[in-house]
Amino acid sequence: VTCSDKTSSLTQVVLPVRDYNLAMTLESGQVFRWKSDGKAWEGIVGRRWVRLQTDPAGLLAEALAPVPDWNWLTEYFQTDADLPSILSAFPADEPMQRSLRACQGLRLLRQDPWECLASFILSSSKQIIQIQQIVALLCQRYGDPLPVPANSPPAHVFPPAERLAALTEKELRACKMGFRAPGLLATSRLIASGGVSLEALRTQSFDEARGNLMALPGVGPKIASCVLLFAYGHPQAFPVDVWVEKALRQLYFPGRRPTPRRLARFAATHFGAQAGYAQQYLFHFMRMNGKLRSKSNTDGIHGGTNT
DNA sequence: TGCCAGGGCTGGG
DNA sequence: CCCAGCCATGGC
Repeated sequence: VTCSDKTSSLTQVVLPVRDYNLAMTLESGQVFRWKSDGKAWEGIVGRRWVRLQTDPAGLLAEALAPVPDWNWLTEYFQTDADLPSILSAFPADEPMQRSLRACQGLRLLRQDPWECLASFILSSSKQIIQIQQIVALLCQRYGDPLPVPANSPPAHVFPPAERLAALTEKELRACKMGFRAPGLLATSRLIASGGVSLEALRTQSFDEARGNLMALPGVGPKIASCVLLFAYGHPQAFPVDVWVEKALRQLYFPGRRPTPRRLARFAATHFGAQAGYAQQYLFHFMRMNGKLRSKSNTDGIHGGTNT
């Protein structure tokens, strides 16, 4: 049941920030629920509907009144992060600088741990567009409806672990998630039963939290790294998927055959204190380039920015 | 029409 | 440590 309360009005705020590219940020595969109408972006943060667009002074945000404070939004969008300082920690090599130029204004969000974890369990060996579809289906079927402004499409919370834990594997598979269903179900039940606390991970060290995440069914090194980076804010987390591996091989070891061991050691040592941030720039740069190449078939990764 | 996708798990060299 | 095969589903 969507909220039809005619008295709930929109309230606005400007979050002051520079160099914030919403499209870069929300389309870079760190989050799967935001939609754009070409001008503004609509999404759900926690249990609130919110709409944002860029403004000369920063990000113009709208939500349904009353909004006692906007801390939940500045936390999610990390508008207080010092981007120039973060970027200055990137290595000065050529591939990194090229990624920087291609992805100006790309930021890392600070997401809810459960939504992030569950989404990335669903991400394995899936294209981003398909992850978006699966997550949308899951929320539409099993997430509580939320109040939205008039003329906005219905919105739902991301279903909490307790809700998913009560489902059957068959019901999850009906959301098109295929072989990922048992992992999501088992992890939901571990968390719903209190056997694992995602809140407790907030105060744990990187290694400790990483170990606890990887103990969950369906969570290996890559997905654990994503959650550590996107939800817990560990800047050293360095997720390596097929795109980042391609980036490392093509951009840093052209014509050579680095072993997985060698690649892992390089990734762990080369990118510095903000390795995770750097990884997101590489990832998005590679994907943009892949799309470009399939569209125009003229501008490969070596074209365009040089000369 | 096949190839491949923000992988994890298992079993074999 | 390394590798292959398997697991659904569907975009391009």
